[in-house]
Amino acid sequence: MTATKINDLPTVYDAKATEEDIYKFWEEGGYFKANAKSKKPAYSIVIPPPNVTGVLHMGHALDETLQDILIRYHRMSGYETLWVPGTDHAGLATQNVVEKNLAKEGLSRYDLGREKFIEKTWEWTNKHKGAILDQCKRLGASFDRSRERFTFDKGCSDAVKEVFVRLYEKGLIYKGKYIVNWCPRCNSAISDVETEYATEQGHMWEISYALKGESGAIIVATTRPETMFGDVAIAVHPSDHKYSELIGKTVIIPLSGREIPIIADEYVDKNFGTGAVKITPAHDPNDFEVGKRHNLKPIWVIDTEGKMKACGEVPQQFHGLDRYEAREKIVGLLSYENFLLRTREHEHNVGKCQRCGTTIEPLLSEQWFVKMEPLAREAIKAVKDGRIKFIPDRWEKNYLGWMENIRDWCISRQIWWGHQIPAYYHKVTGEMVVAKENPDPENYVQDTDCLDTWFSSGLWPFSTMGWPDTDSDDFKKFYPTSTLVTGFDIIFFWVARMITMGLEFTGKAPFSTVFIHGLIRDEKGQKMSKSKGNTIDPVKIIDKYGCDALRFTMTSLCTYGGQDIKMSEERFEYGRNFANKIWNASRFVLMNLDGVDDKDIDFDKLTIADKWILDKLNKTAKEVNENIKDFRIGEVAHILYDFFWNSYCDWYVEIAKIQLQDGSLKLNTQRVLKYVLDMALRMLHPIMPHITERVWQLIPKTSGDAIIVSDFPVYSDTFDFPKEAQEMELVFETITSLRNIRQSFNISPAVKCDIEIRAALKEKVVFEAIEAYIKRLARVENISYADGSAPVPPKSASAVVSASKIVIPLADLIDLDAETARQQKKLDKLLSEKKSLEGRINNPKFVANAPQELIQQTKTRIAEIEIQEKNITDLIKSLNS
RNA sequence: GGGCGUUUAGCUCAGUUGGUAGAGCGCCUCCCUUACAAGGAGGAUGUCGGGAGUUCGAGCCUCUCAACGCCCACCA
Repeated sequence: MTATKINDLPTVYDAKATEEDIYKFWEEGGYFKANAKSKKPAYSIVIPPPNVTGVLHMGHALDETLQDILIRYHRMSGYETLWVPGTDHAGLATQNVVEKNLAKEGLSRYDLGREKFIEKTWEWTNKHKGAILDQCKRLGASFDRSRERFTFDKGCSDAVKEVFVRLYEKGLIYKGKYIVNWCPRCNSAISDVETEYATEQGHMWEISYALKGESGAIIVATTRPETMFGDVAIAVHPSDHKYSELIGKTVIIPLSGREIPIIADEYVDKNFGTGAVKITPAHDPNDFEVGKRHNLKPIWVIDTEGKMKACGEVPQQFHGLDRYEAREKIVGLLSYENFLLRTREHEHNVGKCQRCGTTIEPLLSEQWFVKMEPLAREAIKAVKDGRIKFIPDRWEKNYLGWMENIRDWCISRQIWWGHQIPAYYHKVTGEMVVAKENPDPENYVQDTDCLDTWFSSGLWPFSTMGWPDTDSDDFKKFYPTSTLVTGFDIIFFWVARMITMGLEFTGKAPFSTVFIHGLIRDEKGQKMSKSKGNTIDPVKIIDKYGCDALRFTMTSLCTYGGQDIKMSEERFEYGRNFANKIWNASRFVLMNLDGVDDKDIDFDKLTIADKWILDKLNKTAKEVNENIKDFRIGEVAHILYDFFWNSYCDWYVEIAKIQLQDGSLKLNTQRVLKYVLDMALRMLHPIMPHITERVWQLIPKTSGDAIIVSDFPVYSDTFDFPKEAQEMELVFETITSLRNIRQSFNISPAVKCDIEIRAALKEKVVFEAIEAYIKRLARVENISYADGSAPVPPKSASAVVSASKIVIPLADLIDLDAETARQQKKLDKLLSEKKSLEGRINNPKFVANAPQELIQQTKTRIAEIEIQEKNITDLIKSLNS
């Protein structure tokens, strides 16, 4: 970094002018590169690969920031860290984008043909692949770009084929005809988790099916009359007395004339609708099951585009009509011909395609599935036995609930962009071979379907590490990964699949912790989406407020419970103001470091204020480490904000101004100022990387070449000064009281006044020790003391002001009795806790049965209490002496 | 139908084993005190959703009611 004159630094932190240079400095310095041969313990994260079609949004910004914080923290804490970046080929999403572009030229993918289309899509992909990761650089992401991966690159493709073939050979992948969720717009099957349900106001039509050969009819309630031509039976409940005589009889489908039986099946709810259900196995999952039980052959009446089929069962006038248009016409005709008995308003849930919102058509078709139950067993165990931990743990229940009721995963998609299914069919015999490569391209053709995008992302933690080559350096060093950071919205899509696949193919859980954070919402709590126009562009925020401001604000809003975050632009002022505070406090310290050396702090020369700030810093380091390890990242932000602003800036720096003027204290004060700044910056670095690096480079005589690889501060008992820390709190209380009194008497801050403290003379000594601080920080010229035997008036208004002299009863400055009482109470509480802990530890039953860890904890706590006990006792003594 | 979450200061929200309620913003008063007005000093503000219980003591634990939100299931 270039040397900079401290006095030339701007008084307002200029994020824009800083961040790019700093990022370049890290990148060129190779600080992000992981070394697989390192002897240090490994800490690794794989990025949830954003879609190549994606544009960076607030959700990414949060997710990437949290990962970067963990990576940077561990990098500074002695780990060999690897953060793998990459993108997802996003099958359908990408295909849709490219198709849209083609449509502008008046072309469809069918005009190009499969091969050309894929070529085009690769072209598009290669052009856009880096974009979103480049945007992540603006976030300060310290990922190892040399290891960037793509879910459709050679390595991932090889892994996909390997996994598919192995699962097939194990009987865990099968092909079959089942009802799937079909999106008529995407023209593809989608999986259960890709189907979202929305409540819609619809109708329930009651239709009369006439009995064959006798008078009478059975009345059936349906929401989907257009499927009636696919009916293969009418079902009633076996114990339904209304219909018991009709079971086994035949009815005639209105408008079509086809004959179908009345059957009995437990599936029917006697109390819903009319108690009689039409059975359409080709277009309803429940009906499909009923049909199977009764050996009824399904009849397709709606095609893959959602149009009525031109088949014998469907009356000609409906052929080719869209399903909704057909519904309307059929209802009209039923009504006209008196088959329609009743129409009711009916609210029901309708499945929608997660990607395009089109209403799903349940369709019987031939698809590939993964048999999940055997895979889920281990995935459940891994979470139950603690190999994988969810943070917050309530997501564990959510995950287990889903896993325990797992259904087979439909993995085939009728699209072109994606991993083509490695199954090959003999051109003549149709014989199928599942293999990594085509056994004989002359005679075999590959299955035309592609795999669900999540199939390849499910392998991400190990496909990025070189698997199936389990001997690769990265795999050996960095797999399994450490933490997975993501939003709860993709637990089923992605997290669950990674866990099952990871366990099945590597025998290990792909990560030990799943850190789930909330979703970013707009200020009204609504989901951000482009169509609603309520998005906030993180890049714009970075331009305006700075990356560190964005990161700090977001981080501070993360709660341990992982609540969703309501976001509005003004909130980033919080982080920006803090960055500015860091900048200016640093500037002040740097400007006052002339003549400082690289020696350690001289403990013999520490003032009470020095000891207080060092004690506070030390405690802060302890809390920060604990909270990061517990994933209480928001708490870390708050602790650091409070320490830096309220302790370091508001009190210590102000006190240092006094000490710097004292020749005998100057050098050591400089050392303390420098040391505390240095350590504070290090602790802030994971959250606010740029500004901390920038300032750190300006600190004279620091060892090490960059804060990014400096050691993260840890607690050390050599910096414990509990007595001084307590006493200093009295100083603050005194000064605050004085300021309060001054203001209540309208004494201008410009006026320095004298004060006379009336108190018992024995307390004089307490104040004499801190006179310098009081004089400066409460703007006092002289302090004198008078005996407290003078009448003690009531609080606050009791100070007497005359000729800029304030006479104040001590009780107004600081209530020593109350302080004593407070400390006594604290002490009592500690003692009672100690008593109960000792009772526990002295109980032989407890010692025999409790886990070793708990016993150790109890002992440690008792020791802790004893130390505090001593401190408080000392303090009470000094208060009363 | 099942599960989860939320309800605390005007607003947005923290509050880790129960021990005298906190932050940021906003508001009021004063201040350009030579790091910072994106700042400094001082101040006001809450029967912690309602009710009941356990406890010496409950924002926190138990029960119950209410409102809002989310997830899963999917009765045609």
